[in-house]
Amino acid sequence: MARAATTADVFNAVAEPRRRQIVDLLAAGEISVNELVQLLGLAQPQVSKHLRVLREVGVVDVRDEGRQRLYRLNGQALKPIHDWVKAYEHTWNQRFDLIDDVLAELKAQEEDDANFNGEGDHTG
Amino acid sequence: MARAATTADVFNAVAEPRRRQIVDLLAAGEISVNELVQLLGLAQPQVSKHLRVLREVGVVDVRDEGRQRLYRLNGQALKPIHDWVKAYEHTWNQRFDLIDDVLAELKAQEEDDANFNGEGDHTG
DNA sequence: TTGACGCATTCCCATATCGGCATATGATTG
DNA sequence: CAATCATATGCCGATATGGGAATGCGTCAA
Repeated sequence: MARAATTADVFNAVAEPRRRQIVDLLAAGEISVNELVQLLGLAQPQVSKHLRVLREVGVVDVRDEGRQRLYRLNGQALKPIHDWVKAYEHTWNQRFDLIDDVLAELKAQEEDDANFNGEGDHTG
Repeated sequence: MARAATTADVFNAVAEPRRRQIVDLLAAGEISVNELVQLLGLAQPQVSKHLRVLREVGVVDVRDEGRQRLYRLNGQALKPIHDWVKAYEHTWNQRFDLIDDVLAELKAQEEDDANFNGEGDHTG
């Protein structure tokens, strides 16, 4: 068996840098193929091919406008990627450590409250 | 030119479902190759190959323990993926719509201020 | 030392890629 | 209708893939 098709899922579709670039460009709004060709500096057929891949996985939608085709981003299709990496965000994001601290402090306060309703510890 | 190597970057490395599965399994802690073979139900050589790819892009680290090799996750290597998709989180997360509203409101206020400050030209 | 174990590497093969190029399709204009 | 513009598709070649099977190699046990 060979490598999975680029259209197999969003992960494969977006593994290609050019396609991520297209997504980034479409973030600004609807763009025609020709405009993308200009912006990317690629040949028109390659752009159309990349767009086809993105279409097949639902990352972009098309709309016919005369003889142009306006592509637009459908960010929702990227959600599976975000859902997956989000689980590993804590490994580089210090904020999660702070959340841990806050939670620990809250828990300690609860225990204090349970024992004695007195002065609150506010040290860091 | 063919498709970019799986070791070209994290995006390509993680496009393979098996490798994401390995990452998910390693989230629990260090695991030996044999354990991964059991958990994945794959042949040992394929697992070693997948691990090699993940190693080359820095997603996993290895440690020798006798005749075993213990793999561990290095979540930081996944950050580029998160950084990229994060920009599109607002398309499915309602919370960001609220932020959008606030930003739009702020922008409207700024424009009001600009007009008030004496921008003579009035387009529209 | 011999053998068994744990893992990595190598070879083979069917497959799908991406880019270049030519061409087909569809809409607009003359 | 013919010509042109905007886009999509088809074919080509070079390349790397992922799984299967065999093998290499270091480590531990007898």
